[in-house]
Amino acid sequence: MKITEKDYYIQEDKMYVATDCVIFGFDEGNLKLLIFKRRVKPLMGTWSLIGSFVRLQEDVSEAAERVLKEITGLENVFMEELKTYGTANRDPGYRCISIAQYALIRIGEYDKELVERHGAHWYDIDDVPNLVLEHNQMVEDALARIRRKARYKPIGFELLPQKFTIPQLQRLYEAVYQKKLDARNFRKKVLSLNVLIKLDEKDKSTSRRGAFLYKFDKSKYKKLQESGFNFEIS
Amino acid sequence: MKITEKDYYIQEDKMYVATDCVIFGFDEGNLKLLIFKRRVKPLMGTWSLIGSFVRLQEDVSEAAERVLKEITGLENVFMEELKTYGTANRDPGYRCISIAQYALIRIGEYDKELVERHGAHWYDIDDVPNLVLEHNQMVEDALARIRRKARYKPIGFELLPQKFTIPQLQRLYEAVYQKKLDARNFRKKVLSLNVLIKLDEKDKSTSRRGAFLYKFDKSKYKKLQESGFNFEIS
DNA sequence: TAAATTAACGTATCAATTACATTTATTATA
DNA sequence: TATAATAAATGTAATTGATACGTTAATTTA
Repeated sequence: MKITEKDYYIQEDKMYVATDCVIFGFDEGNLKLLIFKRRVKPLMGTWSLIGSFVRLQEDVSEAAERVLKEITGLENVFMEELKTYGTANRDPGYRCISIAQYALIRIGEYDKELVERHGAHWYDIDDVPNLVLEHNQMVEDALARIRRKARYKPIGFELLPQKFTIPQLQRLYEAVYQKKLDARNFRKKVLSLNVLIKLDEKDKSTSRRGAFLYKFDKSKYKKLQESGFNFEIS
Repeated sequence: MKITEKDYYIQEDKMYVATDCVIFGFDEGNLKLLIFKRRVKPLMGTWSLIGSFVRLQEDVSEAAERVLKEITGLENVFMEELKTYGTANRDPGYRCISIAQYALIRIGEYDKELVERHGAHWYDIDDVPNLVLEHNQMVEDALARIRRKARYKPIGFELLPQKFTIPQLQRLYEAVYQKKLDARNFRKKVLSLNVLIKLDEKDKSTSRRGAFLYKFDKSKYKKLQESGFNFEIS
């Protein structure tokens, strides 16, 4: 028998463990967040990060992957633990801690039909409505995390399509850091990392001239990740 | 009535939440770890990080602070969440996730009598015995974390006594990074951060000449933390 | 007063970051 | 078919920060 959220019946003397996922996408120069309506009482129907209780027989990370797949159809996306929200009184009615995760997904690849069916929506990161419990704080914390992380890991690659242009990558970094970057220095820095492969194709959607598409070299990228490089940009 | 660990009786259909703390100290040039003997079944008596179940009515962070105080007598020490260890089968017999923390303490300040009474011991970080469950992994992960963190936060200050010398601080960084550093460049870099206050006292325990003691400027330090500086050392 | 010991200091070289302006490829339209 | 419009692509000089390296200074003990 498949267990669904509705099968949980809340006992006051139990500790519940949930996971909530801050799902980031990037589209048209803007960083976006996917949210849906809370499926459990109390506060059912309020805007909420995409989350679920962790079942007794599954790993915490599996719970996060399960719910991400359920809502977006996506598997094997970049997802990492953010931190635990564990104050005693955070969820009214029963004791529940939440282990927040954040995911970076390619916004072109999710299952639109599924997302719609679950009433989930993408919001510009600057227009996120009030969320249930401390979920807005989770979003803040996740943003701070990716800002820091972008300094030593090339986060861009999880959020962009497989083929992308350097100006596109720059706009992503500009969205993350909320500031304009110098195109010449940005290009120089990115290329100096030596993880991009220039393709013989151009993307002409944003200019007459067109910008060359790049993909990135997964094996070099992995090595770079392990060695912990420095990608500070001003 | 005070609840103790013994009062928990384990039910198979419950989710348990524990917290385990990787407690680092620094003494005589060596990074050290505090561990004790596990107090719950199964595997009671095995070497273990210092931890406890999280009680229904307390925050996760409070549980960590409670157990740290119980064993060392210390309060208000630097403690931060490491990450959650949440696989379904990690603890034999029942479902329990653990939210690991790490703490940096001044090794001169803990309550020796208390530590002894609880059968806790300091081990050199290179001589840590086999620990219960995946606790050795937690130690590895915590070490990796402080190594990374030391690049943008001056972790030294949590581990050294209030008054310390620059060579002492250097030995701490050498212990964390497991490599020799250049004394001139280290001093230059540390002083350039502008968070040290030179005192009119010397520590003569390690040389005839004696080294000047420093304390550090808490308000400048705080500002520095917020701005997220760069403290890479080669 | 000589010997021993660690602390303290400065500089020149190299590498990385920053600031900044022009030309190029292409398409649409006059 | 020539021209206008647009974003992409490129280079260099100046500045800043990181690295490598050897000598002198302060103090205690013998």
